Amino acid sequence: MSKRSATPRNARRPSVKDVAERAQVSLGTVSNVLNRPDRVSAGTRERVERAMTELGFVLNETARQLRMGRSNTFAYVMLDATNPFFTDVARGIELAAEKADLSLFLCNSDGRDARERAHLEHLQQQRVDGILITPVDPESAELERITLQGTPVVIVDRATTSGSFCSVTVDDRLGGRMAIEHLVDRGHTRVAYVGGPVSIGQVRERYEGACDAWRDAGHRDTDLIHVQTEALSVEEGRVAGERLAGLPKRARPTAVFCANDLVALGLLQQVISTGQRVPQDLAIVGYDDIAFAAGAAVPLTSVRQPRQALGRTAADLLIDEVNNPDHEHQQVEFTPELIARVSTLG
Amino acid sequence: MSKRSATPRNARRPSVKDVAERAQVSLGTVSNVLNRPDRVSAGTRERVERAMTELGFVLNETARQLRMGRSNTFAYVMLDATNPFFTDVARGIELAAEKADLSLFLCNSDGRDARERAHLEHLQQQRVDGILITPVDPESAELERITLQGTPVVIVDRATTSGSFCSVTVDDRLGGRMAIEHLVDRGHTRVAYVGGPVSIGQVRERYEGACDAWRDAGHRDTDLIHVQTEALSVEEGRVAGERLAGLPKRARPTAVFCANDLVALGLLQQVISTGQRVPQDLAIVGYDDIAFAAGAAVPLTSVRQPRQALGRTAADLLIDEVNNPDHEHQQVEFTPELIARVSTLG
DNA sequence: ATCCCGTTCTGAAACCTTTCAATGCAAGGA
DNA sequence: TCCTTGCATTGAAAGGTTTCAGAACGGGAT
Repeated sequence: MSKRSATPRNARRPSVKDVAERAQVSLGTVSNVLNRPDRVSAGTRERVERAMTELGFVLNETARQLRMGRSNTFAYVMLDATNPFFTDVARGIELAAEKADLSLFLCNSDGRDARERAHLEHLQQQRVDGILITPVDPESAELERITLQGTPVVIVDRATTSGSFCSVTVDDRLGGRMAIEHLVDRGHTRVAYVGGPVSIGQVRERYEGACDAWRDAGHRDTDLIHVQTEALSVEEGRVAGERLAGLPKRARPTAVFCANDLVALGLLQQVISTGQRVPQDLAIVGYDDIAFAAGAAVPLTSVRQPRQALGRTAADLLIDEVNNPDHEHQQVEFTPELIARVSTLG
Repeated sequence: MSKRSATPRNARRPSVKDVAERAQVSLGTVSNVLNRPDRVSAGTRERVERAMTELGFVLNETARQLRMGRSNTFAYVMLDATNPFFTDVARGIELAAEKADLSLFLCNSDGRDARERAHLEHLQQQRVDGILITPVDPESAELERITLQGTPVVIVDRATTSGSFCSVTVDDRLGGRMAIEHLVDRGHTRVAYVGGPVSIGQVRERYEGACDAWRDAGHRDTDLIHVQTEALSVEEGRVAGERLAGLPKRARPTAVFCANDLVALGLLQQVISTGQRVPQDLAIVGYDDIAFAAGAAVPLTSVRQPRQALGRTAADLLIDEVNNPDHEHQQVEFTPELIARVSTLG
């Protein structure tokens, strides 16, 4: 640990006024140099620019926004910044925003309602031009209120019954169906669904799709074991693994469909650590096909979602909503794809 | 795809002035209700608050900032938002910021210089109170300029020779040494270091630490094979694996130390896919100990860094720099820890 | 009745930028 | 010489908030 002196805090920052003074021109001219350089003669422009660098002028964006009423900034409120699925979605948004010359702020609600509310409040006060969000609760009145108050919102990866937003989703019900159909095809007859809490729309939808396929295969709904988790995390996957191991042998499933890859990876670790073989003793299907699924202890079969496209599309919808006066809200739905790997193929 | 009508864009948003008018009080009183409610009589306060909700008043933070000259907002410019190491660091920062009642914006430079510059420029213009950053190039004059112009900067996970910032690092040289010492202890005599580009400080430091340990073990520097990668990603890890496989059998290393876990995981996948056994045919050590390291095809030995503590400490330093008039810059260095798993233990 | 004090409320100034109507100026045409 | 035209520049107003010196008011003490 070494110590040094602190950054200067005293000096007021130079404003356009200071620049104008130094360059011997008026405020308006400085502003013109900044925003319409073509309207300024070469000589004065050069003089003004010199003054700017000499003073170390940094435009005060908050003042500009105040005057202009828009910020050219979007924000994406992520549900869980440590889940690679969402960072990939964020990347899609980022690229679209960059192309449109917009700044993007990422916020992390960390799955907590209170944190999400705080972020939304702050973003609205910051007057961002629009908000993309994967909400904790898509039906929250909060979101509706925000659009009513004039900040457009696009829902990412969540369905919503409200007509106040654009939304971009993947057909989770279909994804759930694909996972179970795959397991049924492989001959499994004792199958579990691992995921929770059911307050998460995805968890419900994937479960329903799973049930659909399960019934279509001639089974009874109630035969599909549902192991609830507290969250969709690696840790919860491990816990679920222990729960399964606790079942009497003949009630134990031969295959498991997990609500996402984090849960599947946790489950996989727990299962392997107890000496069971995957898929011989237990087949596992995950969801999302994050980059680490293919590199897992046993490469994971997973339902892939078009993550970047999801983000890009959401951003494009928001851009349209902001710029296009006769924008109409759209609900875009993508289709998932099953990627079969060793964890079910053996 | 269904369509609906757009969000209202026309209506000007209500300002304190509108609230004042409606509540039959002056501007100042509304401001007092907002900022010093105790100085306002219960009756008027209630009246003003009612007016606010009736009008759907949302405070204009940009105007407030303009007036106050501070924003109560930090930003963290991440080097790679898809690398779990950085999202964990971000989480540490987030928690510290939340505790101090500060908003945090995350930006992703994606390892690109241009994107980083754009973000920094924008943040500075936004007048954030401080910037945390894992820079593409810690020696960049850009960073120095920003502090000179009055925005404090804290460097996260990168060393810097400049005395203008606080910084928080982990002893990478020691980490590199630990990795190689571990491999030497396990009896390996043909070892490779995989990582690049060398323009990344980490890549260099870990390599140097590795060389130190290698020499101490009685080997010649030049015997430590250095396989360069273009980036620290899973994909580049795979490529490196192919390169190694291309070596003549007797020149091939029996153990590899990778500059981070993403590279190690990519390498691991490639190696396994060609039918080699880990660690019998090739032992692998990673770096960072991200959550997915333990759950890899072969659980990965890795050098763990205190990720959240890194972020938390960085945020605390920045908070001190912003609030404490006689703040002094500090360089905090954490110590890494080797976590041995199957990928080297067999 | 007068004075003083504390509480509550007021309104103008300041923060920094953009915009726009108006001004100044030089060159070209009549 | 006088007008016109077009370009370069100016300066005040506006945008929404906070601050602060001071006004208004009510009540208690004298």
